[in-house]
Amino acid sequence: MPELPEVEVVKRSLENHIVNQKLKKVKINNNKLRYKIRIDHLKKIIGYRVESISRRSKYLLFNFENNFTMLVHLGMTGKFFIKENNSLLKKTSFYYSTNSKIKKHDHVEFEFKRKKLIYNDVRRFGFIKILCTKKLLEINHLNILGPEPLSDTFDNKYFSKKIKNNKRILKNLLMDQKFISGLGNIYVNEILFLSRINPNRQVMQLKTKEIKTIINNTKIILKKSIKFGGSSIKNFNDSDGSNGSFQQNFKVYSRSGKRCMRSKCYGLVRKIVISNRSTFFL
DNA sequence: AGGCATGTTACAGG
DNA sequence: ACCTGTAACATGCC
Repeated sequence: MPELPEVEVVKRSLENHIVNQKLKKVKINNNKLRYKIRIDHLKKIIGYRVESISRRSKYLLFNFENNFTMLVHLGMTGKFFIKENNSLLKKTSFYYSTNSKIKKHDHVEFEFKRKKLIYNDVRRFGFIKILCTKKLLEINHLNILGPEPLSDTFDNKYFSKKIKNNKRILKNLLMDQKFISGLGNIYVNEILFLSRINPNRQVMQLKTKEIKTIINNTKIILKKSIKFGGSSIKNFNDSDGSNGSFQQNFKVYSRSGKRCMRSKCYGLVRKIVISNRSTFFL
């Protein structure tokens, strides 16, 4: 599920459940993720409270009171579930549910006083690492990231400076986490369609007005998606959690061959491949 | 059966 | 050093 809006939604929903809660125990059912979870590192956070949860790009950071942080990337299919100990089941977002059955790809269970946090990951591209909070930003995953698209740093000045003498095409630039962090294939497609700019455009040749349009639309789409609870594109039939619904707002992603959704436009959406990723436009 | 999938990373080659 | 395409990772869906 996870591009920036989805990760932000997960972050907000998990905050309600586990901030200020003490982690009592961790059970690893299956340690085969992108990286193996280091048990010796895990021990550093057991017995301590989660002080806050933050997000950087598509990464989740669980900051513990003793200055250790659990860094999580959801990969393609990582999800969190909350299992309540009592019978009060709260409906929340689709990224976790209160369904209590242990499922096939439940890799890790974090036990808190009243609830369990379960990490489930079908394709195992996600990972969990424990790090010193102070050294966090220096590590390889985070130190290469470009600015947050919703921050003021991502502005016309930054964009213009970066594309000087740059021979790349627009879609690849926006997909590059070093340039701007948190966008993925779905949102880049949507942003460019809304902006009416061809993904194959050479970035060097973008006009100032077009750059402004891209930046504005990036912020608009990400904010709107967060408001809608993110996008859930493979139906996630997990009964009691509600789904994100931004996928109903997709204007171009996965619509190849279908009618353009702009009013008075009768063209058909085309699909091409750019750097191994499906790209939709017309 | 084969193609495709929201992500990241390593590698080879230009 | 930078960039690109390709493949790899693992599983499930159509």
